[in-house]
Amino acid sequence: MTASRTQFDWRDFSVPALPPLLRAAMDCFVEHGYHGTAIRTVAGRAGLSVPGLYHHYPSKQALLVGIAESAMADLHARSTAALAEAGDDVEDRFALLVECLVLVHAYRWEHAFIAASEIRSLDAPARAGHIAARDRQQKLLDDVVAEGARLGRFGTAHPKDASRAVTTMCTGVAQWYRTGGPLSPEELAVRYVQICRGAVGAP
Amino acid sequence: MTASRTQFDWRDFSVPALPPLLRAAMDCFVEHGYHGTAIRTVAGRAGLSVPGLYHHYPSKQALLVGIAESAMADLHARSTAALAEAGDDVEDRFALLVECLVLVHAYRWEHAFIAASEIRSLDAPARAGHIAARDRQQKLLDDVVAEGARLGRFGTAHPKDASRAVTTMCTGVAQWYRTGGPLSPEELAVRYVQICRGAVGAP
Amino acid sequence: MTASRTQFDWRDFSVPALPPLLRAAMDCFVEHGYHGTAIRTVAGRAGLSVPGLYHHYPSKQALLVGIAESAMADLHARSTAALAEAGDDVEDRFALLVECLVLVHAYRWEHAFIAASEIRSLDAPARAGHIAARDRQQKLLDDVVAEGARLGRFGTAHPKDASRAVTTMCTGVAQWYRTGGPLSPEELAVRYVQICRGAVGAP
Amino acid sequence: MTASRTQFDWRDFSVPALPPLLRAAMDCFVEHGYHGTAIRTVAGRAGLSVPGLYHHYPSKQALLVGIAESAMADLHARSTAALAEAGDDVEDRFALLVECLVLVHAYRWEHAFIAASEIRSLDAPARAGHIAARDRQQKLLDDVVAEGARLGRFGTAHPKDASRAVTTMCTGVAQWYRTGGPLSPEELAVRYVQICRGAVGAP
DNA sequence: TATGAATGAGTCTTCATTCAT
DNA sequence: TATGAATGAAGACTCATTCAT
Repeated sequence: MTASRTQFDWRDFSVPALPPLLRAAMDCFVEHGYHGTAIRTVAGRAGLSVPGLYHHYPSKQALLVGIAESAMADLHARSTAALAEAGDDVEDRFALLVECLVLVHAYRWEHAFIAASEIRSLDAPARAGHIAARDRQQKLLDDVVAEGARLGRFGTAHPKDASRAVTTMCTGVAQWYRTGGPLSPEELAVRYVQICRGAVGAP
Repeated sequence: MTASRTQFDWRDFSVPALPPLLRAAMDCFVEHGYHGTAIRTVAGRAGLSVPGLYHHYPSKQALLVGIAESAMADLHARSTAALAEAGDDVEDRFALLVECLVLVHAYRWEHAFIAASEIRSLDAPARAGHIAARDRQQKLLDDVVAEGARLGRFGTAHPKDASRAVTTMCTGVAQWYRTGGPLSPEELAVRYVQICRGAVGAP
Repeated sequence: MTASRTQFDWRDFSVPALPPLLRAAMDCFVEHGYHGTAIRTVAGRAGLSVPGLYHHYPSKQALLVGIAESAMADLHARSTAALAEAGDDVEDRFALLVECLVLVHAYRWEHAFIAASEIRSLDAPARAGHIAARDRQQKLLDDVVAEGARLGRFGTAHPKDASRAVTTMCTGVAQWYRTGGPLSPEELAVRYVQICRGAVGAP
Repeated sequence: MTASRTQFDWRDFSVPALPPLLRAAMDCFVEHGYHGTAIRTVAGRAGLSVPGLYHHYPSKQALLVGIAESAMADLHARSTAALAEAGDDVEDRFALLVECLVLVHAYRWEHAFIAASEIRSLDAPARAGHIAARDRQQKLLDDVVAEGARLGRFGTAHPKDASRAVTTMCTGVAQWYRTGGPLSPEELAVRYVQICRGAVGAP
């Protein structure tokens, strides 16, 4: 299993994140929102007829659920892989987790945008699952910051707040970063590690 | 006129931010999104019939524009008032501006939520105006951080990135903070000033 | 009474045909049709508020009825005046009636346009009255042409058809004639008398 | 190709002029006018649901345009076929063209009624096309009458006016002629040829 | 699988009309 | 009289979804 774990590179975004149909749906949702998107538009963008689309997904809601779950699963898988690579040192764990968050939100900003703005459009059970996944994700960073504070490596007096601030800072990347700007996602990640270390009071 | 200027307290959120009809519309938009909200629902929540609503606002879009413009105007007015109170010291200016951002996004989180998630639902001219207002707002913080870096008061090597990180951190408050939690907006602001100072490398 | 009769000049179109409010309504109806016109538009064009309009006329339908009745009454009054002036000679009667029809439909083309295209928008009783008035009007010409045929002055073998053809020819003027063209209504009337004489087989 | 040309009989009105949906729309427009007709009514009369109708025509306007264009195209095709049959003699050309006009406006009076009363309801581009078609149609008769006058076969001093009078006379048939009356369209056409010959001063 | 055709429910918006002031 | 505000009913049109072929 070490093998299979090693083969998953959390810094690699060359693989397509979504099957074409979900990709088409995501693009539409990003552009016009879930309720502002007609299923006909999604079908057209994916090169399918409307009943052809329904052959693959049973409802419009299912498309949104598919996107949201995939986004959270990918983020979580990369985050745990980053932590695994980091080993035990708390500063390393913090740095690689921030790096991972920035990379994901720069490379996959559409996923994050949907996850942030269309949770309300998920029906009740899917929304519950999504929130659980989000909390689980938040806990990864909370634990690192809390340990850093406990060990005296991070100077922050309020590790929980600092952790949340770091999270919103990194997820916020999805709101403004677009590929083609002056900085690559990797360069941006380097700078954000620095900034986030400051936010938690790392030396 | 100095008098009237003095009377505007940027820390005071006791005045209602919106007329009742826009308030009703904003609540609906927050809950279901712009496209997910029926004008009938807005009218009902405002205690009006549908044509009664149209007597006051000519379209659903006008409601959204009204909310977005009011949100940006209020934020900008408070921000400039905070800077005016801060005087010339760059650390004071930074601190008060962050305090202002946090207070606004904690007290008026719905406005910020709409402004962040429904820009795409604004029609072209309104969207252009909104983006201009957002850039103008961002520049207030950019200038402060840039000056702090130039003076050597902030240690950050990348003031522009740090400034943007601080902004997203503060606007991100609107995504998770809700009144009734353990911290008051004012207490949260104190902690965020600390965190943000760290992010820009203030001592 | 001869006096009052003499004072009414059926060739005089300098007097306004309608009070301002009906005039405004007629302009709207001509432009967009009865159902295509909003009462608010009529009120605005007449310089009144909506309830102000309702103070003068109890309904939109009443405006249409007012226009239609006025149009038919004016046409009939002018037609009988023309016949009275013509005296007993059947060719004179024919000529002056055609002249009258052309003048009315050239000067008051809007009235005729409404009368022709919006009868269907009249409610049942008003429509019945309108049709009666139209038949009464048609009979004026029918009688003249029939007499001319009986006397052998008009060569037509089918006086009823010829009469109807002459009527539609003259009322058709309202569909294409507009003031400001190369011919004055009076000049046009001269030519139409010639043409219509040919149609009924006058020498 | 001569064959296919011969096979088009401009005197034959047994073929349905419009597909069922346009037919239903035309009936409604004739009865209540364009703005007075609800799309629901059209759909109901055609035996369709409202979205079913929209599956075939993209808008209410498209129905009107379809009717108007079909009417003008049919009239023009029949008119040119009539002229082709008439050959070179100007009196024959006049007679057959008048016959054609009367037949069309007696058999297809609804089309003509719509074309005359709802031009204003066409949107700008469709209206322009309609007016161009109408002018082209008018020119067919203008040319015949002008040539007759030039050759001295028609005595009229004002061929243009006479031509227009003849046109309105024939199109006017659509306003009053209804099948089931005492005269068949063909009988009426015979009489109108006579009347119209008189109008242009033919012997 | 894929699609043209269909639909019940719902969208935003406008209408003629009324009434308190 | 005049008006700002209000409304029930209806307008054109679109939606997510289904089904026969």
